[in-house]
Amino acid sequence: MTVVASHGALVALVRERGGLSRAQLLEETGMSRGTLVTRLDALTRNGLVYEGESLGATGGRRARRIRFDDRGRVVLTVDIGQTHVRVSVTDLAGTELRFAELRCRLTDGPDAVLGPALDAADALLAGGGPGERPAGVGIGIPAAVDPATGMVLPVTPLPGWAPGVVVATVGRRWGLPVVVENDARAAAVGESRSDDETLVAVKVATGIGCGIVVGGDVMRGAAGIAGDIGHVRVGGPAPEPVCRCGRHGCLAAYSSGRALLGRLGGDGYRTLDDLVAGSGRPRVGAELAAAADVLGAALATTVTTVNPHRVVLGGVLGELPAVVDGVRTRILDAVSERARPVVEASTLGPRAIPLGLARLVARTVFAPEAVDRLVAG
Amino acid sequence: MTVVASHGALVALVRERGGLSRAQLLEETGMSRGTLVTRLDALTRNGLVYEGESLGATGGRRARRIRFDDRGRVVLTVDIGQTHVRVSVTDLAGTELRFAELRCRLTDGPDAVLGPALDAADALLAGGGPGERPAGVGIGIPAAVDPATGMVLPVTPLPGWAPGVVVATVGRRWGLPVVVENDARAAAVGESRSDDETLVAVKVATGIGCGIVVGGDVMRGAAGIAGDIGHVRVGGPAPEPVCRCGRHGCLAAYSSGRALLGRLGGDGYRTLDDLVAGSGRPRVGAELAAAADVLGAALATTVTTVNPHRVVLGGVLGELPAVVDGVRTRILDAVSERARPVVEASTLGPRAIPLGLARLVARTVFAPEAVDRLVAG
DNA sequence: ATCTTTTGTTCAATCAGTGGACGGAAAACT
DNA sequence: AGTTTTCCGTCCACTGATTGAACAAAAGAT
Repeated sequence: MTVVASHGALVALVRERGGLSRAQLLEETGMSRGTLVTRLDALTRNGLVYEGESLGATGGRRARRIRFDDRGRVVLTVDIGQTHVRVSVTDLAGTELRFAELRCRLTDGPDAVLGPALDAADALLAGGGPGERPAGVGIGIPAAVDPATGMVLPVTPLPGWAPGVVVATVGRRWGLPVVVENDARAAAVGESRSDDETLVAVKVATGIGCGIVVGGDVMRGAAGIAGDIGHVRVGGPAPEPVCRCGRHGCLAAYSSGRALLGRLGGDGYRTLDDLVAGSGRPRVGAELAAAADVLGAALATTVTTVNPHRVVLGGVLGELPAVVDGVRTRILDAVSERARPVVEASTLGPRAIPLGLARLVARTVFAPEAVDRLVAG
Repeated sequence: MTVVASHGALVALVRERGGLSRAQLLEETGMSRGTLVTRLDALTRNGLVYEGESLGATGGRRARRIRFDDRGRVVLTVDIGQTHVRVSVTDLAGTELRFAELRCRLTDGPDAVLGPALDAADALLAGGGPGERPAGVGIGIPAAVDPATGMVLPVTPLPGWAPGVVVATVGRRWGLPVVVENDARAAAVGESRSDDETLVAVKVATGIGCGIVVGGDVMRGAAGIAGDIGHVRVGGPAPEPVCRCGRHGCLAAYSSGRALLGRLGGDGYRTLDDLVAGSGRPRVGAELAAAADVLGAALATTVTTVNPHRVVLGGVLGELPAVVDGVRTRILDAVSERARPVVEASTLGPRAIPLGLARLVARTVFAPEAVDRLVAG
């Protein structure tokens, strides 16, 4: 018998089980009929549950399913990258409904990025039918994010992005709940398949990002940079390359797309897409293999440390079979038998971030305490 | 205003704040006087709180402090090692009151180890005054432990230790709550100084153990072996040594006490104490420095992955200044500036395990839900 | 001796929830 | 078509926890 002490807990039960009849709810929670009716009434008035379809025949009157009311519920997600912003409207499960992309540079500051992005978001929201009810906004941003306040911390390479400016700007716009999260972590949440899964999600593109999910929650660490493995010094082949961060021998200096382009630039490879297109050539293939090997060696220690069920590789380069195979081989070789995770390419690609953001927003907005506040106030 | 919805929450408040007057509790919780009196009455009857000393003068009747009743409360801790068992009676804060140690081999099986250990524990408990009230038993064991059931999983090198045998045997003996935890993890909990601290605790003795604490909780991972870094293959100096686990190049094959003894055995070093005593000699010093360097390189990735506030080094070898300095140097060199942790030797030494076990027991026994059950039943 | 503050007690009122009982609704069964 | 079965909403008396407020006692300050 599940303990259901409040409206919020009842919503959680209905959400988890995907809808139960009133009779089943009575059975399951042990509460009295009157209480259940009162509560369902309050939840229905607040648009949180509704009476769905009839259930199968059992010899008498058919039971009707009580469902979590996700009809028309959408989440607005804003995926801020280094050179572009992707704005989506998704349903509560994170499936993209409508989509827009703009090009702009993160380094131009919050006004230059957020202004056009939020205008595009407004247009996207206006494109929805009249029954659409936005539940909240999720923002992914390549910077350290303070868990408590949702503020963007002043990170080294982000001048102009003052702490809290994102929440303030976005919160003012629609008056909706706002969740801000680091992009790699949002992607990791998106890749995770259950709250019991321990997951390491690595993105290899221009740079190297990584998010770790334990028990449904993202790891943050003392300074909010848990998982940022791009700048560990690794024992890669000599000579140690100089990294963009000013230090030597960083993982990113061996294995990031930027590093690969630096080494292959003489051969006319200018963009990551060039690398992907040329990944069959011996020269590029060899560099990719070397990059995967160094990355795998570093990830082996990460894997031993957090003992994940899965390691998911994303990003244009991370998803290449050659990279996935190289990383997998290295990890499985270096890690003790019992610690071996599944190592695989992301099947979500860029959809991982909006999916993760939608989950984070839904988790916040429909958390038991939030539901209790909504029903009470 | 703290939300205090139950007896358990009230106890938690009193515990956290270290004792408040009734007037302060009324102010703090907002509950009515009658309710507070009723609840304190029930808690006093159950021996959970008591009326302590008078507080400072404020011009009228002096307030009296309501304190969590830890008078006479003790925890029995059993620290099972490879070659010995340490049994302690501690107070709730984990300070050792009485102590006994026996020599026995873990590999001789549960009967040979637990029988004498529990007899010794009985003697220790009998040595306490009549007012002593044991709250629970904490067991530390060098094996993987299932978080949910507290059972010892069938680990490779522990024949005879069937799952659940520890909980069953100990539970039968005194009818007290039993908590079982991996020894390295118990030590990590003992070393942690606050629930907000993210901590990596490494023990270097015969083998290499490691526990990671995030937000007061121990990391477990998919197979329950998060932090077990002894058997990652690391890029140490060639040729790769063969490890006891049958693989090549494991961290333990480079940096464990067993590995060092293997390399220095020809020079007459037989025990870890011999190594400690000879750590000033050039030959031993060089081996220790090399071991620390390899360990530090591996820990650098661990540190970057979990981003801890502190790395604590324990164990007879881990606490040596030469090792601490070597590991610190390597970590600080390899890790990005913002990720740098404090790296220091354990000041608790072997007391970390009983301290951590006592905390785990106290946390379980005096958890709000447990208190509610106690008061209700 | 008087004032101030803390603490204990009592009591009516409130409120959420319980446990039935009853009856209507809707479908299955005969 | 009528009967049976199951589901669902409503009503109601009752319980138990909690509140709010008033009053009194306790204990030290002034």
